[in-house]
Amino acid sequence: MSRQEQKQKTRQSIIDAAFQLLNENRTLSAISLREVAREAGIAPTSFYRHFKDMDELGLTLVDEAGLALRQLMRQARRRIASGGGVIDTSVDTFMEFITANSNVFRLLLREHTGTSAAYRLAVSREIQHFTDELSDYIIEQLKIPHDIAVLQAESMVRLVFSAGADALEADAILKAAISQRVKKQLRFIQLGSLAFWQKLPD
Amino acid sequence: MSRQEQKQKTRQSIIDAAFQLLNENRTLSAISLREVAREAGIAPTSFYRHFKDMDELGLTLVDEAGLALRQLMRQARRRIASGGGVIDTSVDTFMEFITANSNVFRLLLREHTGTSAAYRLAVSREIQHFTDELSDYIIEQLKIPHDIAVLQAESMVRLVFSAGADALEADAILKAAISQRVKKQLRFIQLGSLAFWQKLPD
DNA sequence: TAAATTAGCGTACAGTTGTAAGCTGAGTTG
DNA sequence: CAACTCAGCTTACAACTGTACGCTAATTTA
Repeated sequence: MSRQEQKQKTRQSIIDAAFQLLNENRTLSAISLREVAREAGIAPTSFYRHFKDMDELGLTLVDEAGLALRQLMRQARRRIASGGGVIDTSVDTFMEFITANSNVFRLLLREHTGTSAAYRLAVSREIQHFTDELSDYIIEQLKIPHDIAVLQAESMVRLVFSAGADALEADAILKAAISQRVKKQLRFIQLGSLAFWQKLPD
Repeated sequence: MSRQEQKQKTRQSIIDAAFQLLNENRTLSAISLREVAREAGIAPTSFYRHFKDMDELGLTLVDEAGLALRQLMRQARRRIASGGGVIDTSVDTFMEFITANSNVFRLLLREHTGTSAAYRLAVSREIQHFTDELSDYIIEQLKIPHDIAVLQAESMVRLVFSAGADALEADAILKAAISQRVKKQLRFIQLGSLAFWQKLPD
């Protein structure tokens, strides 16, 4: 195995170790360099060959999580294009995501309100992407004026993320109930923004 | 000063110290017993005369925060009763609250998605109170059926808390913008649930 | 007033932390 | 093949952690 390959592999095992530790009830700021090293099977000081800091590792994890989110969006769009209601499909896709990648979503959720301003900003940026894409979609599909669409998209994303937080630790049955509830709530918003627009035509 | 009075006073200064430390960017789980003791001006071991644990202190703080939230609700109701739009008044009151008691709201926000299941549950319970009271109000004032009112209330609270998170670190100008935005979004929901109900009359 | 209670303190200890310093051995390069 | 690079290791240290133990002094109780 080449030197670079080996290094890349170790780096990945550090990242995996960190996600593993996040799986139990921990924050990024609450896991220590030594723990990560232990979990990754390397000496504590070897950590520095890959990351300057725990902070640098943390930002890497947030980036990876953001990547996963964007893949999620792409998947949702694909599914919608091939038939199915927008709201139903989006919520189902989202719920599947947080079930299959619970530690990724947990990371985003925790660090969104977490201790480090840098992490908070990074997560906010990822969520903003999400909102932007949704509002583009709404403008295009529903022909709703830009400013209203933006408000609609933002509130929808907020609701879905908030519901996702509740769903994160729930079993399948509770998750289904949460899905159903949030779908209805999203319809309120859709109906409402439509009514708002029609009452005040531009 | 009586012994009990003195003890109560020290206990309060421990609580104050903890809130003080939360003011900087810390989680409950990230502040140490010794730090709290230092900030409170007592010896580390004296802490145990008042709390079994840092966990016990943490739950106390969450309880205090919940108390403050309930006072907030009462204040909002009073203001609404004495005239003013429900949505405008509620949002304004909420924003004033998180401005004046930013560390209290920060605590709730962080521990809601935080590390400790006990804290998460405690915060969720407080938010549930909030939602329940709002849905009672909606049922009573707007004559909307119970199940729809519950969904409406839940989504409104979620939106307001989520907007509050963004407002927490914002300056006055940004805060005003966030307020205005969330007010419009709440109107979407109100209009939408009304439309939903009228489309499907019971 | 004598005895009992107890809030707060000082000392102590074992465990964990981040990271500095320097070594080794294997892959890379000329 | 010889020189170089560098991922990972071991050792070391000072800082900090939670908490056990026992003392003191002041209030409370009998």
